[in-house]
Amino acid sequence: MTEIAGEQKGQRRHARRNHELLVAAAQEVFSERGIEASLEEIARRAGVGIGTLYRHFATREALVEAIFESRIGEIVAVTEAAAAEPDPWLAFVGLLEHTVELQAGDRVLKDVLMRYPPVAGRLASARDQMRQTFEQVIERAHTDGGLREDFTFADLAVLHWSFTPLIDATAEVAPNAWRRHLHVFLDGLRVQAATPQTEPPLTDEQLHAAMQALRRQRLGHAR
Amino acid sequence: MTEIAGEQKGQRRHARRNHELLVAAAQEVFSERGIEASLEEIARRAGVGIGTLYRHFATREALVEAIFESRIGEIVAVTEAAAAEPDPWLAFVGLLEHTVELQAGDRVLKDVLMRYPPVAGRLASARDQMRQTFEQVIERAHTDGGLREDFTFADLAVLHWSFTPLIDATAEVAPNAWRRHLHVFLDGLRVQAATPQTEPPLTDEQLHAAMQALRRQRLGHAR
DNA sequence: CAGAAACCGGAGGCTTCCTCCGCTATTTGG
DNA sequence: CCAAATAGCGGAGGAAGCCTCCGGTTTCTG
Repeated sequence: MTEIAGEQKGQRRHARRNHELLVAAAQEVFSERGIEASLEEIARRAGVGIGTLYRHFATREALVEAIFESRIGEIVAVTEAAAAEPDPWLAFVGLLEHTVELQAGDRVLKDVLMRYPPVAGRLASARDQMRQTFEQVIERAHTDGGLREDFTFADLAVLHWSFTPLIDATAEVAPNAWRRHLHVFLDGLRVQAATPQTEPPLTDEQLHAAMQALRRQRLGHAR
Repeated sequence: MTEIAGEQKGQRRHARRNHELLVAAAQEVFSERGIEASLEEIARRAGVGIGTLYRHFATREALVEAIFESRIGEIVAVTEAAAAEPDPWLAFVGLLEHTVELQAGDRVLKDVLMRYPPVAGRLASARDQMRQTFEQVIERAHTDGGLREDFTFADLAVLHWSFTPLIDATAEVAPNAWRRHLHVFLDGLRVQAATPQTEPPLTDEQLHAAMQALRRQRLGHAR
């Protein structure tokens, strides 16, 4: 709602404003109706025509990306805060808890994160930063925190995915149910508990492909 | 495709046939296009009009239920076979492995199971039978198999849900990735690994509500 | 102030959902 | 064996959403 100093030249001020109105409306409507809400309703809510929405965001994904972009700061902040914990194991646990908390506490953020494994170019730096944080925490927990050795970054991603249905199912009834699930998983992640794995972790390529498959699947499957 | 002795009186033979054609077509189309496939295509594939489909199955859910019904035998068979293993821990592990295998190996079955927590009346006996099997296996694993004490039937349901995104994401790339996830979880399920839980398991009511929420969410959210 | 560039908005073609109702096919009673 | 009755069929059509296209408007620029 606040005015922004025109960073863009030309007559784009009004367009910028519409862009923001649309992201705000999308955030609102997605939060009420879920990520599959009607784009026409978003346009309506933003007070612009459907054509305008489509010029600003060619696809629903682009809109999701914009929301992601508008909120990436929060996510990065949470991960860095967790990483600041001095005890390696507690840092690891805290990182998981806080990131899942983020997912569990905000429907839009959950859907956005689920659907937007940021592969894009512009947001690559934020993504890389997050990945680095994650990997540092894992590394520390490996060498000095009692985390089982075979746990990798890819496992972390997979773990995050696994909470989605649980969160969806219990959001209204037992909003902390995911903590129980996480607790058991964490018990399995300690070196003392580890038994030899046969299935290897996902490679980076596999992880990437899996993310794309997820994104394809969650809505918009066959276009 | 085979003829069936008319169990129903009246002129319903043709209708019965259409019913079966529709279930078969639905199975086929769902398997190709996913559970959200167009109902019109199913009708087309079955060689009937869309009106006929809707008379036989008032909603997409009804169709899913019919598929579930047509395949419940397999599921029960798998669970009972796993339960037959004499070693309590191995029975428990086997039960999990085989049921998740079932989900991972068949797209339709996965979607149907995910979306159809059988609350219905007609299928109640099959469901109860399965639940009994599950609970027996858990019970045995508790007393004599080294399963952590705080693990309940509801946890098992939750665990099953958690695999869905993982399976969806990796089906094409690393179809056994779920085994790795399960392995870690199992490591966390042994008494030796268990640390005190704070979050209680879902009660039966909560579980029931969670199932309903899941079903509502996965497609068809706001009607 | 006029021309041009940027931007807006919604009509319209397409798809899918689901309902409604006139029509056909199968039974059954006479 | 015929005809009325009844079960069942199928698709037209309204509603809603997706996305494209293009005439009209706004804001700049010279």
